[in-house]
Amino acid sequence: MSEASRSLNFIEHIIEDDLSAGFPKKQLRFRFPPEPNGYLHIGHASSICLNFGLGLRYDAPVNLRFDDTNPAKEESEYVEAIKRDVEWLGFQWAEERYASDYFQQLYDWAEQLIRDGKAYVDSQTSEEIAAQKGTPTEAGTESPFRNRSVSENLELFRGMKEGKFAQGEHVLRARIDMASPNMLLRDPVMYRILHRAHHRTNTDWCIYPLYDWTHGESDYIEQVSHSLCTLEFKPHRPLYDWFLDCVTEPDKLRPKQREFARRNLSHTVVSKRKLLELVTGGHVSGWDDPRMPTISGLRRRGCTPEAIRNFADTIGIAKRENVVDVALLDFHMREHLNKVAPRVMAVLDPIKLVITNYPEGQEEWLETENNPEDPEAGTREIPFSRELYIEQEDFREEANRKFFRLKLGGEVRLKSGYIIKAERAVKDDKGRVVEVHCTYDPKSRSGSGTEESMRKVKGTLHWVSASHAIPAEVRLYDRLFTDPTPDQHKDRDFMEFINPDSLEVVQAWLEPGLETAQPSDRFQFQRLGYFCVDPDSTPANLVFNRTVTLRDTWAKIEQKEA
RNA sequence: UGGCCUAUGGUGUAAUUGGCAACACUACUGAUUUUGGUUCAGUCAUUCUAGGUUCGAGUCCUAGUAGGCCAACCA
Repeated sequence: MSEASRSLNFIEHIIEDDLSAGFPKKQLRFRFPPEPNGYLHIGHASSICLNFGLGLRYDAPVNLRFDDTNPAKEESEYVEAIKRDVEWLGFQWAEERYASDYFQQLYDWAEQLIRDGKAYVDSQTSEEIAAQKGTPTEAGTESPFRNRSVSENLELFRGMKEGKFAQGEHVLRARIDMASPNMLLRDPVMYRILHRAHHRTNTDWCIYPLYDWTHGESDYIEQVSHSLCTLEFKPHRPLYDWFLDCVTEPDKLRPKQREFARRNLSHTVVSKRKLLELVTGGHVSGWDDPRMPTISGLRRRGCTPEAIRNFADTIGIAKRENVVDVALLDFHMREHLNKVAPRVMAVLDPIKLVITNYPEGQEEWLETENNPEDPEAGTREIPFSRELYIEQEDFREEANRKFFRLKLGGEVRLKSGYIIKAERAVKDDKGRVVEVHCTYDPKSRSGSGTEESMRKVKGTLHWVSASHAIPAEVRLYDRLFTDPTPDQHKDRDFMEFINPDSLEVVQAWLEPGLETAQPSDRFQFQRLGYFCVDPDSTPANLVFNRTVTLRDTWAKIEQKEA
């Protein structure tokens, strides 16, 4: 149990403190509260891992609760997408709940607040109400309707509910303090009239509660012990508590809200508006484009749930501003994929290699390991023949000592095959190398046990047999933005930093066994990176997405020399 | 002329509550390697600043500085 030795984050400290102060462990309960108005992204993943992780740690239930109080924005399509994403991440919620389940209870409580003189119907326009709100440094002014009688308020509020008024004609407001330094306490709106069908309650209601009035009360109804949200809700906490004071009974658990800093990822954006702009502007193919930081995008790219959970775990949770380097996410993808992804050979940018002393028409099947990290993964056979493809960049006519690959007169090992020596570069009219002719040492076959097969040569190349290889479309993805914090520049729009080379599509040659690869299958293309079969893929037209490259020490050496 | 929050290597998070600043990533060295992958070993900090309390301060006190959040009938 390495888990036990892990240091606690500040939320866990709070819970431990509550526990040692006598809070019964059995009453611990958490919730993940998305609004079903968009797709989940990597930032949500952190919150999901936090809440569900706490559930696992304390053996406590975690509800999935949709905060669906705004019928203008929410759709059941998003509910389904969110559920799929949470499940894919590997978490199970105790109960699926909706804030809309509580509309009647919320309404009844609202009438109670009116009777207690804690809420009133305001009949001003939203502009008037906004104008009276004041500013952070100036107190607001009270509404002329603030002192309506209980019976008048009740009658009006019931009228609102019964649909007697047009949208915007009245709102229900909490009666708190128009001079509070906390602007959220300046008589916040609790209900607005919205003549709109709701994805669950349809037209049952034409008044809808707002977030502040709904959230804490929903936590209370569900008896959530610790309601965790992001830092921008910190100023809402006094209101959360004020509303709770209005309804809580002494024998029931009173939820507490605590806030943590949302996680920011470098080289991307996560705001819904900006993500939407990328989609509608055609910069990506959709919400699940593999370059998107959405859960669905990461999934399509080939990222594993384990990688995301480990990532969330290592970045932890705290209260300060942060930008987590996307390199850490890459690390976790590689770390997990290294253990589970079968190795295969694929050539993305081919050049033909002809072994002049290998008999024409001959072929043989070479045994190769599926995953050196996993002995259980076994072996498979791959075809070898006179004409092969290797990567263009693995051959140079001449190169210095640091180039461990194929150069004229130099030797190299073909992975799981033979040692070859480059003899001649065949060029076209323009002087471009179109073929490399080489000779092989027939006694050097990998695993044959001969002295020649044991010889150490510095370089090992991946390859495919030209006549056996199958074609595939391979989509090479890079980060979407060239700047680490594209949306944190004061005078520059984040779109200025979009990476024009974030997608390159190539036609590659794969070892024939990949013919049967199915969407979402993941592989390591040896020496290149991890790749995942795209949902667009068909047996007749294979499509792979590059999830992440392998670490590339050679690229760094080259870069330094340039 | 406001309120609230936050400051620890390049990045993210720790620090047994006042006792040798730790872990991971990145970067850089080197070893191993039939993937320039993996693995292994190593290197990288005046804890925002200035004072103060103390035998001892990342932690406590005072004063600054910097950054973030708050004026939807959004969540």
